[in-house]
Amino acid sequence: MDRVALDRVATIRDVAARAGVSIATVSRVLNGSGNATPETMEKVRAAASDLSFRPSTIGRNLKAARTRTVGVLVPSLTNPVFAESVAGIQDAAAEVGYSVLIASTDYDPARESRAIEGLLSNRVEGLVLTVADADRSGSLDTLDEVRLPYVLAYNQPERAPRAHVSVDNVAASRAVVERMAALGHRRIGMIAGRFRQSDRSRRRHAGWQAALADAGLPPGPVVEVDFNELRLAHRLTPHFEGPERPTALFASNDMLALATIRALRDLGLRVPDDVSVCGFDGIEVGRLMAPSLATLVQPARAMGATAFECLRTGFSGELQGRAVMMPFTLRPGESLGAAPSEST
Amino acid sequence: MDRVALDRVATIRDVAARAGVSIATVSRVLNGSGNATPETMEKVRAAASDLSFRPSTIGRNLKAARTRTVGVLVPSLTNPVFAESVAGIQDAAAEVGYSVLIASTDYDPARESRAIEGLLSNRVEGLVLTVADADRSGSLDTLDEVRLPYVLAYNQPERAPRAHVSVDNVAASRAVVERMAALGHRRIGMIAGRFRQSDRSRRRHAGWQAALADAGLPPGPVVEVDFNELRLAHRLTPHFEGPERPTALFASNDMLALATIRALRDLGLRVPDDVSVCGFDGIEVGRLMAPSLATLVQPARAMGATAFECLRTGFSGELQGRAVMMPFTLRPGESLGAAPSEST
DNA sequence: GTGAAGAATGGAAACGTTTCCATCCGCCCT
DNA sequence: AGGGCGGATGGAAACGTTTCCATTCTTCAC
Repeated sequence: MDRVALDRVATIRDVAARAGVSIATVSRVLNGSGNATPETMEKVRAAASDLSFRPSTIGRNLKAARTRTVGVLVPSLTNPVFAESVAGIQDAAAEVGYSVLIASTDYDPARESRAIEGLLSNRVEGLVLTVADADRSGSLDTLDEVRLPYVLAYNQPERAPRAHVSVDNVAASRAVVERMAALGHRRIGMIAGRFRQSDRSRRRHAGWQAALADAGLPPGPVVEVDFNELRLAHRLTPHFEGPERPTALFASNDMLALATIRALRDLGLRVPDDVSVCGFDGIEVGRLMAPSLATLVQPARAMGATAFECLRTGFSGELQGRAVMMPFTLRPGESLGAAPSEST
Repeated sequence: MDRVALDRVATIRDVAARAGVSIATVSRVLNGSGNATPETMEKVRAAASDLSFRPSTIGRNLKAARTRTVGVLVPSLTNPVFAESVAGIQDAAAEVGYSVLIASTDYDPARESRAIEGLLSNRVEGLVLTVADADRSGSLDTLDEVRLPYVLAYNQPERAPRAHVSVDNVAASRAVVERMAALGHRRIGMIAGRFRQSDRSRRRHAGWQAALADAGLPPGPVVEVDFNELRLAHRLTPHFEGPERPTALFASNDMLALATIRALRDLGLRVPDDVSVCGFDGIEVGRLMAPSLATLVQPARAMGATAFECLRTGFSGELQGRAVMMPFTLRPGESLGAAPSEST
């Protein structure tokens, strides 16, 4: 019977006492560094197991002056595209024994900087993050100041030479518009997140514009909406009154695409018979709904994993300005069909 | 010009040196504990700001022997219902200055226990977690052993008296079936996660069964599927061949419901004209798709927040066996309509 | 003028690890 | 048989905080 029923977590000192050795020996045995007699190893392991000893990450990190932890900052975990990339980061991190500290901002700058402060205090060794606008972000400036390595995910800065992993948003958007044009659409509109607040939205808009110009088509209506605005009917109505209404809409992300389809149906328009819709992101639920969502697929999970990998390998080298372009694919879907015949 | 361009993170000692005071004073000033001359405070604050000093959480936690951190364990971040509850936990935690450490298991027991070990090593003060089966879970046994407080979310243990926050799954399922019966459905099937692996699935199945019995209806077909199985057509085919095919299907969660609708369409059946479908969870995308998804809504975000609150307030008291039942609502949707007339 | 009280501040210990260095011991080689 | 070598182990310092305790100094009452 154990006389000592100490009701606190066992420390290395407790293990050492029980095994009758020094803490140095315990540390060595448990970490497999240094040599030890088989009997010693046995004693130590038995003691550790008896006390269900779990080395404190805190003590370890303090001594080691490194945490083997990276921070992740995303606008929202409830947007599947971010959840997916976080999962990719976690996978890649776990593989090499790294932990992940996750923070979300809900698109709120105040929460963003608080989150960054928190991650910094936790001494993360680097960050993978997605910000609203990579060209003007106080958080990124902070990171530059303290020289903490970071890799942007999804963001594609236009001016600042910041390391990022993304798709070529302009080329990707062009692919969407070209596909629409090939299907006979001539009046192609865009539903986009606020340009002021999103470099992605700007890039995707640029691609849309360029593709239309190349195809000799006039730019259709552009509707800018806020992140959390999911009731879009009243925003679309004005553009669907005349005979010149668009036959296809390109949404700058999938959540927006879903909201758009919903709104079109509320307006009594059929998708894709009256209006086609294509999204951007490639979230999984898009495949499950009816009509299934046509979308430009970014490899979210792989992007997360790649971003982490860049961060890790770049820890020693120079991360500045490096960019990785991920491949994208256009996933066909029932929401994107041929232009209505009466309009050709 | 600063002569000292030390390229490492500033410590309290650096601040003390620069301000010309002791580290004790720095600590007191920055934490607002104890008294200090206005000039001293000014000097300290200036030095801290000059060096962009951020107190190390690691050092702080080690000394304080508490981390103000809770762990969260979910099967998957990419399932919106979990993402949503995690968001709720984060919100509630942030409000009282707690941090959140997130781990996901991907339904893999090995990953689960590794994740728990990790959280334990990080000295979380408690856990909010969702496991496959709360009645037989090695991870939970571990937590009981080390006496670390935890609250289950979504799980509703049948035997073990474990603290949990959930809806009354049986009553909720009954509500779904009763609604279906009221709409004239007589042959009501169920698509469920593996009973072996999920207490939720079992409870929901029990509610389905009980409601059918009460309504004097024969149990329709039950299809058990794996978590990540999203192609269901071949699983449904056998049950839709005879004239006795079900007119309504109750899916034990929303992802399953989406997959079911998809599969039905692949089989050439219309939803809801030929077959109605109702899910369970209340994920947001359900509202956006067409047909919109009828579903039993759990207040995911509030559940997360509540679970955290229980954990926090229970830290001192006794958590054992406490349960909080959250209110549920039945969200109507286009996927659930009246039974086809020819079948009445 | 003396003493006490209290404010301001500093010294030092402690938290749980890892790791450098020193010590001790047994063994092999000559 | 003696010297040296190397393996096993322990002591102690260090990481960055907070906080207890002690010290100094100011101020005020007698």
